Amino acid sequence: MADRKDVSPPHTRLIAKLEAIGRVTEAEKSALADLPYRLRSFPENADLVRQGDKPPECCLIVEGFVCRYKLLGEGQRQIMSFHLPGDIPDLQSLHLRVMDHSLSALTPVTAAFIPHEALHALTRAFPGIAALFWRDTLIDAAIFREWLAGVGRRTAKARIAHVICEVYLKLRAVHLADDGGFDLPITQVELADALGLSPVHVNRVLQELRADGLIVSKGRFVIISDWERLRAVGDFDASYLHFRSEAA
Amino acid sequence: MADRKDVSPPHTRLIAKLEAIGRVTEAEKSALADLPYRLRSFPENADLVRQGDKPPECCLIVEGFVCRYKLLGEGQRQIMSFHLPGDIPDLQSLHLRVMDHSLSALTPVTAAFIPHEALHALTRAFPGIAALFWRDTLIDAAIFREWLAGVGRRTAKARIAHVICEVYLKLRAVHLADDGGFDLPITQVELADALGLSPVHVNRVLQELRADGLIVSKGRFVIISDWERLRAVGDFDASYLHFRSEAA
DNA sequence: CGTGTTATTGACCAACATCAAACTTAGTGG
DNA sequence: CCACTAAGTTTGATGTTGGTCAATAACACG
Repeated sequence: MADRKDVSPPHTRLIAKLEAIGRVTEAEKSALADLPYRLRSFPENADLVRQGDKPPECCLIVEGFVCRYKLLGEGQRQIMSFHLPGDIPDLQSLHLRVMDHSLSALTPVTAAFIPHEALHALTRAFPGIAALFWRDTLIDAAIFREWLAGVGRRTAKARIAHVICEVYLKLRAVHLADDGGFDLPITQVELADALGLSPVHVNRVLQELRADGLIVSKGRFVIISDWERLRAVGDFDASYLHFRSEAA
Repeated sequence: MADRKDVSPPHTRLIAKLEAIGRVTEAEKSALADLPYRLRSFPENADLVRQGDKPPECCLIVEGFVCRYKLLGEGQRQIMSFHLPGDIPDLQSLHLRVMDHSLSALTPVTAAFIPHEALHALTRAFPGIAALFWRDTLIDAAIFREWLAGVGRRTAKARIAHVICEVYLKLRAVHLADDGGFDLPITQVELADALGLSPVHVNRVLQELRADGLIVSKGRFVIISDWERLRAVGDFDASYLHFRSEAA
């Protein structure tokens, strides 16, 4: 788990993430490394950015888990995505001034805040990076679509299996998981808010998945014991993640 | 309705749409007008682009209604958005080579297919247009998020009211609707597939909305008789559409 | 006038929600 | 090292929204 302190600079995971979705030249890498930033820490449950804000900067997650959510009229919450180190979940604020949702820390989080001007200058100087950033936001959109399909049409069991597959692959892409299992710091309540279910039902379905021998989980630590079957149950096909290897 | 043939050139509604979400200079307008294209017609229900395709061009809808959908494992369909004249629903294919969903004609459709090279050249020459295009895909993503929230957490009644509000505003933005009502060429089956409901239930809820005096509908023609209450029932707040007037 | 699509109805059912309580677990401070 | 606490998980009983199935009615179109 994370007992070893992560001392790598903010941009290393960003580069790993960008390399998972496209090609990055050496010149681009050093430009990314030169980006100015301001580090900030957030305790669990704090908002990094809030619906209605007009942020002058984007946040690059350096450590910890973040979720994107919306509060609805009846006081309910819908979580719309999970983000991990290397992600810039509010990259969209470069072109959409007002946030239409909030970002919240699922664990203690360290984030590097990068001024919009710096990012605009970077994209102007490196069209390749602009294209990659655009591509990244397009992949986010593809993930929203997949979640929409899940919440709209898949059973509770499929939805849960599906999201486990997805997070696992995203973690692998930034070298935060391997076949030995991984740390999934998402409570059942949060899973419920992400999947449009009640926490009670999430709990029951999780037990089914364990009973079926698809996953083993102990606290926040999860092992996928039967990838193929989990994938089948979740109706999971990774192509919507548009990883370089699969998308080509 | 559409008994009057629409003779305006393909780019006029595109410009109207872009102006709804941002500013467009005269130079940019004429560059948009100069874009090469190839017109194609599709009958109701035909796919314009299909999941798995690697299209070399983007399609600008000139006339008719289009939906974006995915087929899931169990043979179910999830519709993920509706598109109307002026939209380029597969703009994302500029940076995501493989389509992860399909586009289908809800009515007979005319679309202008514009080669990727031409669009890339345009965005290179006019960074303002590149930004607008990016912004447009970001707004699409915002709409996916809103739908996700709806399907995840809102009641059937709220979802239906919500989508009627949304389509109405989008139609108004391209001057295809006014307070006198509008043509909504979406069957109840399609609504059901968009909202994650069964057609039977959509029918019943629609009747409730009519009984409550929120809408009047006769065939495909819809009149919103009480915007304020419809909006309240649908928990609708237009800010996620990021129209220029509201987003500022 | 048929004929196919879409809308509507009714009877019945299942997946998942809600409520409320108990149980675990991981921290925290004495 | 052991209470003590708060967060998260698990369980059981019961309720409801919305699904399924199947038949009928309205249209729209040639």
